[in-house]
Amino acid sequence: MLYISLTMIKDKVDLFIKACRSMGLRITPQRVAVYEVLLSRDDHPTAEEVYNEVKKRYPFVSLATVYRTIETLEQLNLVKRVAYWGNSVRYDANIQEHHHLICTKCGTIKDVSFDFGLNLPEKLYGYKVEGYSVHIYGVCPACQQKESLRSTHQKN
Amino acid sequence: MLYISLTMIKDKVDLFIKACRSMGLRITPQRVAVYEVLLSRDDHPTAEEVYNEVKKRYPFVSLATVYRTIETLEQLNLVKRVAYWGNSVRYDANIQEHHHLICTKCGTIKDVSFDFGLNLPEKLYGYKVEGYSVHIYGVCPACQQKESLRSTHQKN
DNA sequence: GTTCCTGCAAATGCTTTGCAGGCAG
DNA sequence: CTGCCTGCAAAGCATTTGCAGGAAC
Repeated sequence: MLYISLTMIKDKVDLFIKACRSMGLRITPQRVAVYEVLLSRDDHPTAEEVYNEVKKRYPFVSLATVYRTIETLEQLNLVKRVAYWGNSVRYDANIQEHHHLICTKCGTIKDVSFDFGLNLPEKLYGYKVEGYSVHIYGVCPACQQKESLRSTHQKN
Repeated sequence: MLYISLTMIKDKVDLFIKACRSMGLRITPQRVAVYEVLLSRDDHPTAEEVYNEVKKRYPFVSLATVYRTIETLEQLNLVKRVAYWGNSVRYDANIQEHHHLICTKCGTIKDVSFDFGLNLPEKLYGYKVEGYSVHIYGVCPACQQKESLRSTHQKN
């Protein structure tokens, strides 16, 4: 499921291309494909997941290129690393400040764009504050349903 | 710096020992030492950092034991894996609801016990809300110093 | 044509696992 | 004593890096 329209993806890709030009970076099909995959998903894929998606269009792409492209995108501030629980780093092309709704049963993460209006100081315990993200823990609709079924049937 | 008193650490270790007994787990000096190190720190050490600390008292301890002990502590719900930023998983023996100050350069995580007083609805996008944690991103004092040094010397 | 980027493969770093001996109970 | 736990070493993954050829400009 796309969380932004194809037109918006195209616009963002155009901005990426402009950013590359202005930085003297080359615009390669692999770079565009990696960014498009990241833009088209709101489920915070791992590098490997992006790789599998890109491979559908460019079967000879290498995982190393995906990692290198993501690093470039991070430096251009077009992609952010998402703090996460698990073994792999996850990435997010949604650059606007937003928050995460995490299911404590199945681990699914959903974006929340609500503004909590937190007033953070510029400095906190000596840290130079850059931004924040609220992680809300809860049970997703699917898991709630599973729970109620389970209690009805006395299973597990 | 200790964020809880020695008495509190002792109490928590006693609870851990009781939990081990009730589960049929053996109480070994290594296990106690790993838990004590985790209790005594609020900076969410990596397994390696715990290992280095434990090694001061038990020079022959192995990193594998530290990993296995942390896994045991997680299963006993005495230690939590925290959302991480860098390359290693970080652990936390503070089980109460609290927030995190994360360095985007080196991944260090500091506890913030400040109450942000967010009023979350009971339901959000169909999720049954249970709690939240604020992740504040920034640059820690050590990394700020490194950054200013680098710009002074025009390196990289 | 020049330089940067890519694919491949090897290296690195973090974490897990198999095994034989040792210690807690 | 018995069997779980430990230390060691090797294996298993995720990610990074070196290098030679190829593509972008």
